Amino acid sequence: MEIDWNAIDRKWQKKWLENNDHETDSNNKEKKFITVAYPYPNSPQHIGHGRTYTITDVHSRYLRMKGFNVLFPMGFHYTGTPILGMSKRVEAGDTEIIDGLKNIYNVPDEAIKTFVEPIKIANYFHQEIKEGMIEMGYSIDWRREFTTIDPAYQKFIEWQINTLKEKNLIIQGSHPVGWCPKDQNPVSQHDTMGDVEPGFTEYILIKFSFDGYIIPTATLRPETLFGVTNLWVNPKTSYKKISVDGEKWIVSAECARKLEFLDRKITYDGEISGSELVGKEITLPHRNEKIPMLEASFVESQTGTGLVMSVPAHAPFDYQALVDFKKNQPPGLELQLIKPISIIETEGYGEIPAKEAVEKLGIKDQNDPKLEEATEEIYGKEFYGGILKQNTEQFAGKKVSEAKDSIKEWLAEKKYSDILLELTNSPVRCRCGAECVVKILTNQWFLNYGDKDWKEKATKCLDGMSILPQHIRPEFNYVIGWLHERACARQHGLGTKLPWNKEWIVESLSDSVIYMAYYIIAKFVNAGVISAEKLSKEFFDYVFLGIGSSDVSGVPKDIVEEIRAEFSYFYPVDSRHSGRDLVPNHLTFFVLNHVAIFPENNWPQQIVVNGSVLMDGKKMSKSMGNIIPLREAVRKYGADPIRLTILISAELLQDADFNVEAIKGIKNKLASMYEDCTKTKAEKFPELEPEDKWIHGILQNLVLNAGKSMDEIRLREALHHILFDFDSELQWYLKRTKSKQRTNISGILHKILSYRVLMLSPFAPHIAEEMWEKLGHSGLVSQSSWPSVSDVIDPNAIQSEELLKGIMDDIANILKVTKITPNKITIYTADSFKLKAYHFILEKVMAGQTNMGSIMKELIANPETADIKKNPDFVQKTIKDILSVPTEIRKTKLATKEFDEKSLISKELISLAKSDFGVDLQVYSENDSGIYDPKGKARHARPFKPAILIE
RNA sequence: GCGGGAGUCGCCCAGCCUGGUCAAAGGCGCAGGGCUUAGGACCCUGUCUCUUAGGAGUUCGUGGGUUCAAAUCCCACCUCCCGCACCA
Repeated sequence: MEIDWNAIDRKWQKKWLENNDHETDSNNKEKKFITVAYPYPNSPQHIGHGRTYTITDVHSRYLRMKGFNVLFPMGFHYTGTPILGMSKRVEAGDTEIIDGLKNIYNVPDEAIKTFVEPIKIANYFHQEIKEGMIEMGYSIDWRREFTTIDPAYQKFIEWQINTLKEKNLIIQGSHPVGWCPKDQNPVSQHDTMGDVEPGFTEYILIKFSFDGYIIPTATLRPETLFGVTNLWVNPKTSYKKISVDGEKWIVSAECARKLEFLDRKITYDGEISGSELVGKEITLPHRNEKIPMLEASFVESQTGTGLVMSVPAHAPFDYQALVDFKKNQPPGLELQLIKPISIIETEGYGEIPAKEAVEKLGIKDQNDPKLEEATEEIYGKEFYGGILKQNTEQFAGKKVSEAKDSIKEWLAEKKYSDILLELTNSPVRCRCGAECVVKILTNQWFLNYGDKDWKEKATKCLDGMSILPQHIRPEFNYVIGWLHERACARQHGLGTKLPWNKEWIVESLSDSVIYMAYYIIAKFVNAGVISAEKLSKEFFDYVFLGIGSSDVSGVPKDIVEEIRAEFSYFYPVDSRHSGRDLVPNHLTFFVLNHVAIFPENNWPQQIVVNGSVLMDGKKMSKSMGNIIPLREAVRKYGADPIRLTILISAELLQDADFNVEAIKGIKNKLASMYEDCTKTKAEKFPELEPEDKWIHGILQNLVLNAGKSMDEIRLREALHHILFDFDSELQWYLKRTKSKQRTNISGILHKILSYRVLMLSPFAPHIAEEMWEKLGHSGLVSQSSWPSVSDVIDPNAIQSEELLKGIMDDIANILKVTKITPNKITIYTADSFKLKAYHFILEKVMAGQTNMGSIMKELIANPETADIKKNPDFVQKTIKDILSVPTEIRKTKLATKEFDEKSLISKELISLAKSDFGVDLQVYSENDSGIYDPKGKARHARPFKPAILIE
């Protein structure tokens, strides 16, 4: 059947709109406040974004059907720098970005022209995204929409940030960042050429003294100071004499420049060439001992300070340089006597690990690239497995991994060392072309996420929350653990200014943490009830925290009370949805900021995290050209098929795979269900036959299982229940009724179908409405109740059908193996003493007793079942039978002692056998007189496993 | 390195917490049949190996262990994925 998906989408979206179906105000019903991370409008939404929002929508729709008053609002996050960067690139005529906008996102030329203004980009994609959300059928209350640069929102953020500052959770300090010296701006991944993240490490500078100067050398292994034998100098480098905060240093020119950005006061006093330094002696910082400076070509002026401290026993570079050096020296000279000093004992290595590594890898000279590998090996092994030797003074006997920090502290305390921050992946170039550096930003504002009390409170909140899926929970705990000060303001981009320092703008991950509360305000602002300038500290304090009174200047008291009431009704947030990439930042900040600002009764209740979407098994990316904008997909396939395809391919946290085949499958499934709806009429129920009772039981189970899955947002599983799991059961039912030539089941089928449509409706809201209408129901399915389980499931009905199915399977099996064409089938049911034995064994098994020998003994001891000894195989097989049956069914079997197999089979199985195998079937109990049993099969009969003879 | 997660019958992916419903669901693919002018869609049957009586054998990353019983619990190992910050 051809279905015009787009027409159906529009039809029902219009109906919902006419009914104001998704507008939610406070009322006397129980509420659920469902939120999802709002989008950043720098591109249209693609299928991947669609997943998070679709899950949230399904969640909201489900809860509505469960009878809750559900609020599902949406806002738009304009704050941030990427839009600014985009705008700059468009202005510069960057073809890469312009082509992308045109070809992937189909943005018209006229619109692109306006993109030189950042706000135009945000506005354009804002509308684009919103349209897409409407077209996807999201049940959003649009009256509460806002952007983060609305004046009223900015008032809200000012209040938030002021409140945090009052609580001393915002502090000032310095912080290293990747920095473009030309733009005078921090750089992050999307500001650099090739999108590289500027990474940096902290080197320890060990300060050696020389002739009134300090010669610092950079190292990542301060503990090796005890094994220093000399310094390495590159004779070809011209070094600078500089003064650093009053101290006189000798370093390379590159190093001097790096120091300038690290908030050090530098003046240049002169130069000294490397060759001049070679051969001179310097003094160790920690004891009065002199070592020489020697020449080495591997020393690079751009790395560290341009001078290297040599630890030949433990650093392969140093070891090899020493070997090279000695080759060029006349024998017998004093310098030939320099010997590596071993200071670390490591299992698997001897006195001089560096030597072993160098020799193992066959390294030829100090310019051999394999030295990197050797260094990595030794560093790793010594760090994790090494123990410091006696010659390391107070640190002797400690593990390297443990001693390192205390050595660092000791060096700093004694002023033997300093710090140098350096890019690890240099050169990093800014998009403007300039080479980036590490800069220490001073006077930076931080949220003090390192605060112990704050962490404790957040952990408490988290412990009380539902986190779905559960196994992501440890990740939240981990993040709270390692979080420390986090910059909360930057100098560029759209956003709200810091109230106390207007040069700074509140950073985008800090102005998006408690905005769910603002949805309450937004409705009143949008309706013109209250305006931005009236939103004072007193107002927010009262509305959100209940502090002060409703006497707020400029706002009528009853309005303030109304807003406060609505806030009190909807808060706390019942569920927050987002993609998993926001776990280590937004979602955790969301918890932290809530516990900082709101009282415990308004702490969030739940977080639901989902994975991303792949296209044909591959990651979506611009370069692959496999990004499908959501709206394009909706036009092509319809909203519901997309919603289902995204949801059905993976459980919450897994990556979902989106592909055309999958959509096709879903479309077909929905189409055939739709067709059924057009054909099935509501009729009166007949008197219920066994299979009717059975299918009702199955339906109850379906509702139960689907509901359980929905409650845990296991949407994939729920969809499977609703769409597929029921099919094989329904098939059996149809087979049964058909073989009995029944014509009175339409009413039952109609009920089943109605239930399935109800449960489908949160997932595929449009087609479900259409199906609902076709089934002849009045009203909207989206406003109906989720089906409830009321009927008691008849255990006898379940058992009967299981038995019939089992026999049919057995017959089919025998026919398959023997390949005979049946003429006549005879069934033999077990004798009553076997049933008694069966129940005895069942009880034993249920009590955990499965030992064959003791069961046997007890059976023989009982005269009622003593006959069992003629047939010892029976016990063995029966135990197996029982174990291969679900615990649920075991219980029902235990509950129903009387079960007349023979009459059931003769009533119900004959017609089935006739229609399936085309033969007549006769039934005997194994002890019947006049039994027809030419092959002696009857004695093999077991309860629920009758013997079969096929001729 | 730290932290989190995963390895299942051609593919995707359930099951594992709470051992026996497990030769292991479902979807896709493939094979046969039905329907159809044909194709598509849809429906049925089959899809580890062996088997002329409903059975048996070998499987759930690898190797051990616990148990009457292990995909499921314990230990060790191998492989893969993700996050580690000033960025939405």
